Amino acid sequence: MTTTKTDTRERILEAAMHRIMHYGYGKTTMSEIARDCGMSAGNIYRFFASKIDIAEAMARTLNQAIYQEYARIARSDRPASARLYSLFRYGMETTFEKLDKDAKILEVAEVLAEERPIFANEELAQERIHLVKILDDGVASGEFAPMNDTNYTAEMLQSATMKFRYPQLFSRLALEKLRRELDGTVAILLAGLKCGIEPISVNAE
Amino acid sequence: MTTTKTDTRERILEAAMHRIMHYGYGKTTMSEIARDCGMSAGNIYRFFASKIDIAEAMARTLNQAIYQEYARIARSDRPASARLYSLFRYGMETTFEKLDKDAKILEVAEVLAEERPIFANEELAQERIHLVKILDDGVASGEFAPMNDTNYTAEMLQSATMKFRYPQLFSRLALEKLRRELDGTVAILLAGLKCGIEPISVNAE
DNA sequence: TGACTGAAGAATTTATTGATCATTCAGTGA
DNA sequence: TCACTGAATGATCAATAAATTCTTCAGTCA
Repeated sequence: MTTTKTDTRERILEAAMHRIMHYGYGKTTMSEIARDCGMSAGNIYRFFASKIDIAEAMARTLNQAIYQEYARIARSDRPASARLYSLFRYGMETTFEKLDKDAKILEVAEVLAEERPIFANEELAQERIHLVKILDDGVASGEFAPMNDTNYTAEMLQSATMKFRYPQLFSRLALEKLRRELDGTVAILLAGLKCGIEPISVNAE
Repeated sequence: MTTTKTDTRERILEAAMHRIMHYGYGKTTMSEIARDCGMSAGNIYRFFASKIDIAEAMARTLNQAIYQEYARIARSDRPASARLYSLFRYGMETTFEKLDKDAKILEVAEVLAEERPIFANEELAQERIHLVKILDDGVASGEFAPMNDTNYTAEMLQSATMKFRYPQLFSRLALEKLRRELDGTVAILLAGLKCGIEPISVNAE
């Protein structure tokens, strides 16, 4: 036999992605996906534990391209600051476009955020790998001031750019305005990285 | 006659706030508020254009105390960086507590965010007044590097601290984690302000 | 005249029911 | 044994009607 278990899983995922992108997550039923694959709905559960797991797998697939581009940016030989900016910029632009082009993907993002809150953390962790590389490079080359823990700094950069990560989920700004704000925000962050961060030491009062 | 139109409006608002804080926005009806004031529901409309306007007035009232504290912090004679941090920290802590203590206020915040998106902008503009004062002071005293437009910079600071503004709306982090992230984020921003921000000049590629 | 009422209409919410759907699993056939 | 089916089940959703609630306004009272 030539079709393996992984093949079948792929076929199901592909059929599901087609349907979900066309009709949306809510309007796509398990038996429809099964019918497209010439199998029964019950059989899907031998490959995916639940419907939301299919959505998660779908998001993972779509993210692959983004992560590859992140890696490309992080590996480039431009200055660390330019790479950092490019990474945030690229992330914002692509997710904005994607969510803007078809509302179906926005729906998947919303369902996932609601039912799989941990998934967003994984995405952040993935992005952070590349941020850390850029920060390490920047420190090594003297472009950034030395810092204790680049992973911690990367986390803070992610906090500060939260607004631009799922643009349509957190605000209703147009892409123009978002670009302006991202530029201004990253400018401050880069300045901070260049001349060295002192920990807060304020008795809040 | 001793009761003026403003008095009546106050009475309505007070009655509404009592009910809303106890039963929530959705479970509070106009006729209940009216009954508490010894008047008919219709009469409320001579003082508030709609139910959501009452919620807005309520939020405005609750914000007064926060704005006063913002002003106090901005006016204090501590270093600008300490004031900046205190302002963000205070804002996060109080809204977190408020939303955490009773879910009724969270409901009001959600309804308002949905039906009066402009209101959030007003809140930001109000906060920005104090941020601008702190930035101006900091530049004047040499603590911060000179900058073109303190109002623009204040906007960018607000973008970067978005995550901490309505903690429960944007994330599900515990106060502990939020504090840690706020501290780290503000540390970078302050470093950037101190040594001067260069505008982004990167062909994104 | 100006503050207010209360009935009426429009809009929204809630309750209820029927249908659909996700998920499970005993059983089939190769 | 293994891939799969299809009926059963409980959960969720859609549709409809009933009830409640928001909002308006002609008219009352002081």
